[in-house]
Amino acid sequence: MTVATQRIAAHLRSAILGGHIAPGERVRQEDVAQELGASRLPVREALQMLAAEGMIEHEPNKGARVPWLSMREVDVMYKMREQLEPLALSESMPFLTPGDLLRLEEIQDEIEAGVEVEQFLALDREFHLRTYSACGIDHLTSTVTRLWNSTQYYRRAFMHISGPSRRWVVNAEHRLLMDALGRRDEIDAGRFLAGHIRRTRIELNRHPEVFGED
Amino acid sequence: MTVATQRIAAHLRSAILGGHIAPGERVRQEDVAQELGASRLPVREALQMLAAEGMIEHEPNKGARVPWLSMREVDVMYKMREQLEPLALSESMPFLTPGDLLRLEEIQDEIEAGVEVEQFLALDREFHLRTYSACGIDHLTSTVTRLWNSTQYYRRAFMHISGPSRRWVVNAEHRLLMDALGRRDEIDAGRFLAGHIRRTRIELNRHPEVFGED
DNA sequence: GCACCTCCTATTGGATCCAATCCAACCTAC
DNA sequence: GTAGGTTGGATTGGATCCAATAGGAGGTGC
Repeated sequence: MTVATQRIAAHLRSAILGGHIAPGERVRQEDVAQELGASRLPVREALQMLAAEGMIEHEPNKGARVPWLSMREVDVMYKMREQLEPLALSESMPFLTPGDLLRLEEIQDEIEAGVEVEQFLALDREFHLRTYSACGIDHLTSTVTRLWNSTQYYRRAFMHISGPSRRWVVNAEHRLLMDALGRRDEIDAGRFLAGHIRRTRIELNRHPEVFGED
Repeated sequence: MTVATQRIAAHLRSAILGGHIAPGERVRQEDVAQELGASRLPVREALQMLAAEGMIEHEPNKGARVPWLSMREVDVMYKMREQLEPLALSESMPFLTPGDLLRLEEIQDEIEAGVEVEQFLALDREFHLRTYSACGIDHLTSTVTRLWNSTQYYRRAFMHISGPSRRWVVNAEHRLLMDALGRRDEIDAGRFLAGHIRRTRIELNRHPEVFGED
């Protein structure tokens, strides 16, 4: 199965991450199959994968749709990130190469050059996930990636309503983190990262309108 | 898809958890289909789900097999549990009913009555997962469940080689945890739980033979 | 006019069939 | 005797077909 299935799953993932499929929206097998020039079978398998990843939910005989998340759900998912990402970072840090750090620098430079929301989301995501990727533990990186994937929609909504000061804070925190990484200071890096996530979570809680809960 | 697929996925999960399919062992679609009286199609979808859960791995054109985990992988997965389960407990605690606590008591009584390894594994698993189930956050409970599922084989091997003193320690720690839960003492409960997991992890690291790494 | 029931269509779920790939055994050439 | 190529069986991957279910449109009775 895998070759076509993986391709389709990747396509659907990026369509959801890119906001082309919004929460609540239904995903019909036939549509996806035609769009990608495949039969419904590998589409069904891809949907099964995404369901296991939490990116879509599947009701018997009613099909697949992107799930809505409540504010509490997202809040707890940020708490999970706050617990897991410092661990991922400390497991990854010993294996980060100077080349990796250089790449982080490039990404951050690009962010600070001033980009639109959509590209900011992609770059911010790449920045963080890249710092974890060297850890080599699949269960860990995939769990963290899942948390990023499932909350992307709400992160986007948040970026759209928050002003430029939000960006400045993020940039400063990224620089602090990179500095600690360069010094190989595991303690500082973990502290900055946890604080970065925690502050974002608290900020999010001030905006229930992101979740349609005002 | 869902009705048959879920049934088959559940069957495969319990077969792996029960040790009837060991790491490295191949899972052929046809065999499973015949055993459960279904066609290969829902089996393929179930395998796709389990692959996304990390319980099997899938190589294109070569089929599915239960993956081996290295000692480091399991070590990091225990570190993940150490971070996540106290969170799950604190999110769940406000919603735990007296009936839930009573059920925990029953499970622990049964464990202490003296059970075989296989039943101990099942009861221990139910004990802990039940303390989290009230939190109502799917992403959290399913992540924790995944970590338990994927490490079950190694937990079994460990229980087989460790003596009865190991059981006494676990029992004492469970009682401490239950006591804290009864007092609604979130701090103590989290502390006991984290320590429980951490000590188990350290103990595991003393037995590389569990992973075929001596 | 409103509620309920029936039928019809759109969509998903499952089975069978055929093609592509892999792996191992065997055969040939040197 | 060994290395390398070749062929055949086993298994997975993909497409098409048919069955089952959901949900809405339309009709009928009161």
